[in-house]
Amino acid sequence: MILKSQVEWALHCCAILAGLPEGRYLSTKALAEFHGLPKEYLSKALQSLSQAGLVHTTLGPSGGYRLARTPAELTFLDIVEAVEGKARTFVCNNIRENNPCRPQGYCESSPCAVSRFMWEADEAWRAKLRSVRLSDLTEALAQEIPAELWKSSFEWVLERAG
Amino acid sequence: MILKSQVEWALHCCAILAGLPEGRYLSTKALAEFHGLPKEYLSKALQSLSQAGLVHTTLGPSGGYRLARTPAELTFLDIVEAVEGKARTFVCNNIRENNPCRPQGYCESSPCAVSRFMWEADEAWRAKLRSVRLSDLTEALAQEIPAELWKSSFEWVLERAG
DNA sequence: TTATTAAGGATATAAAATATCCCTATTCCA
DNA sequence: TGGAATAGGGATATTTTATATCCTTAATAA
Ligand code: SF4
Ligand code: SF4
Repeated sequence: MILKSQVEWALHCCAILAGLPEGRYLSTKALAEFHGLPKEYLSKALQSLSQAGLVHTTLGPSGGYRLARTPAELTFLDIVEAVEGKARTFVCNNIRENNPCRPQGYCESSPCAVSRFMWEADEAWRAKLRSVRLSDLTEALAQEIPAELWKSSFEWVLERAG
Repeated sequence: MILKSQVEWALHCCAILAGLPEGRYLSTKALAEFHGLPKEYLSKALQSLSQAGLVHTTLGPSGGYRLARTPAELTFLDIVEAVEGKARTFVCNNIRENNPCRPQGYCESSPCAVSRFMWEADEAWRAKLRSVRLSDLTEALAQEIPAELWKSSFEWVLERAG
């Protein structure tokens, strides 16, 4: 069970978009080039963000993406779920209904304890992701990335932002 | 990102094995029949449990599996990791090294903030799984499964246990 | 001796992730 | 006003993973 790489891409792209000045947009092309990613496929991840309402888009030259909310109002969970989906990571195949001792016509009313415990763990994962804001990420990155690289990256992006 | 169905199978099988009297073994065949699962493939999941040291096995007629520890000493995490592996669910592809502004020869020392936050969430998931013991599961199942079905299932298993 | 079992290697099939291609409508700009 | 650049989305191809089956071997109980 491994998250799609699009999750990482989306998080990095949002981190970049978080540094974009008000009202400006950054294209798929620029984001793909900056991260060294396949443009067409990254585009699918960005479309997921768009469909989830996390980013705004415009068309035409100088078009692209910008965040739909402030970085403090965007959580990791928003981004992860936009790309990976909201489905729980444990799916119940209801194998208990194959129990040969099960009475005819007997119908289980609710998910069994196995799924409940697994879903609690799933929820713990989501709760943690929900507690991390995009602004937390950008603050942490600003701390750990060398000031010069941080600055030149910002300039690189601004040159290409529409 | 969805857990393999073998995870559910392994949890249900362990729940059954937890009810087995001391010193007795239950075969793949019986476990597969009880849960309505493909015997050969379920066997792979049970082999994973065996390799992880969670169950003991014996060969020959009346051979099969029994728990290697008491249900109170076995956690959900033990079982999930035995089947699904211990690898983290977020893998870092180090795309930051594609940053065009990155100085030549510059080498990132440690994983960036993105992976750290994602790994914290992963750890929250594991911590929750670690906190649930197999005995918690059997207690919950004993509560929610009708007494009669619980009893007949136990008898069904005992008839086939070596 | 014979039947039965776990273990594990080899292989086949189905599903999901990854990736590319192409067409459309929109928008900017020369 | 026309051409270039953009997001969106459908179709398709490739690669990887999950699912499933088959077969051989060694151990064991009866
Ligand atoms: S997890 Fe529970 S509800 Fe889901 S299949 Fe297993 S027994 Fe049924
Ligand atoms: S998550 Fe961090 S360490 Fe991993 S690739 Fe992205 S930037 Fe690099």
